Amino acid sequence: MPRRKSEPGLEPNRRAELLRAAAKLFVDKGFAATTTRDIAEAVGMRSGSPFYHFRSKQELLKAAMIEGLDAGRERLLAAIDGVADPEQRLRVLVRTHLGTLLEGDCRSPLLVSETRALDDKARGEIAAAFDRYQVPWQQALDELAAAGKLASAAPPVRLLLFGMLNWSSHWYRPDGTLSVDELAEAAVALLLRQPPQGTKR
Amino acid sequence: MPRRKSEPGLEPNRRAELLRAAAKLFVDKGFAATTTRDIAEAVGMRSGSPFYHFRSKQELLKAAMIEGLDAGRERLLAAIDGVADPEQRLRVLVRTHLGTLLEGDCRSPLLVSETRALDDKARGEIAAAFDRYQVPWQQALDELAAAGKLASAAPPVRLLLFGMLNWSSHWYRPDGTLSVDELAEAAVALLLRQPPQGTKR
DNA sequence: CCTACCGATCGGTAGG
DNA sequence: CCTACCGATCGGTAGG
Repeated sequence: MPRRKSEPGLEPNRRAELLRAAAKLFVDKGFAATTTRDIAEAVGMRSGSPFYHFRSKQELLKAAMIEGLDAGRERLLAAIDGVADPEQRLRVLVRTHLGTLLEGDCRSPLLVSETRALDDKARGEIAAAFDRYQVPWQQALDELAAAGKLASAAPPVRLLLFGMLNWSSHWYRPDGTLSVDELAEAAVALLLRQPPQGTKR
Repeated sequence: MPRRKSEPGLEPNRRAELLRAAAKLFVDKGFAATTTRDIAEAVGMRSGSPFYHFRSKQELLKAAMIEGLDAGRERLLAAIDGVADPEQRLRVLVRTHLGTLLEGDCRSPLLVSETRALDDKARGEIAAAFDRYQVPWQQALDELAAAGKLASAAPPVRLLLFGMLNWSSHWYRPDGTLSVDELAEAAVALLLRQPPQGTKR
């Protein structure tokens, strides 16, 4: 529980701190159940101060989602850089995505359901960020289909895949017997027609 | 917008009406963003009256979840009654589940994420209802694995399957080009090793 | 970014 | 199940 004072707006990462704290609280408690006071307290501010950085609680959610998604996208792109084999690339995408979801601080993809609190304009901007996030996925799926390793690469396949992965946040327990690596492998094995070499080694 | 008066507690389905309205609102707006006044208004009561039927807003959520899950389970059991072939049975389970999720009034499985608002005891009771719901699924998966139509029937497979299905509520649009039947078929095709005859007919 | 504050809303209750 | 209501909380703002 940090509790420091600082000069007006001269610390450029207080905004980022607010976003990180907000994202975490929104994921854990939900948007409506999180108060702006919770967020302020998490970064050692007074109740009114978040509104110096963001116009409204909704703005905070919107920014947390978009910047979180774009950060996740950077992580994806860095991870698949130079990975030519589409099967291996998919594996890396899945593992990286699960890392963001289950191990990260800032599990933004999980906030989709909270966008119902936003207006159409904000929802549109978030949808655009999601589209950006999905590009490398669709590309890998298309290549896999072209190589005959996937029966179809139609959009529902990508969405069903995201469903498998994202829903795991509801049941996955880090202290259980299933590692994130194994979970990633299980998801990939379900997707690909012929079970990859690493299924059960 | 119903608006009737009635005698104290003598209409036995007012409780059920409250539950149905609550479930719908909780799914659409989330637990925290739904007020007990919203729920009261949806069934034509005054703001204080839901508390004649339920001790608290949390009780309402708990009851809506458990009774909704058990109703969904009845629907599942009725649908697979007499279906001996496990592949066909899985198909029926998937289609029925998607019906509950995407076409029903009372899409209780979607409320999992809202259980964070409840205490451990209530969460335990809901987890038990979920376990009951999953029994016929695990049974079908086991039979499919035994018949060699599924690489594995370990628990993650069932959970990944539920993920595919449940997450669809975030993106599926009834007015789009994809019918619920097609979505069900796509999910089953992803799961089973050899694409079933009906993939693209 | 803090202090001090407002107006609105909300879950819940007493008493009938 | 309604009326009338309370105490607490919350998003947001003025003014510095």
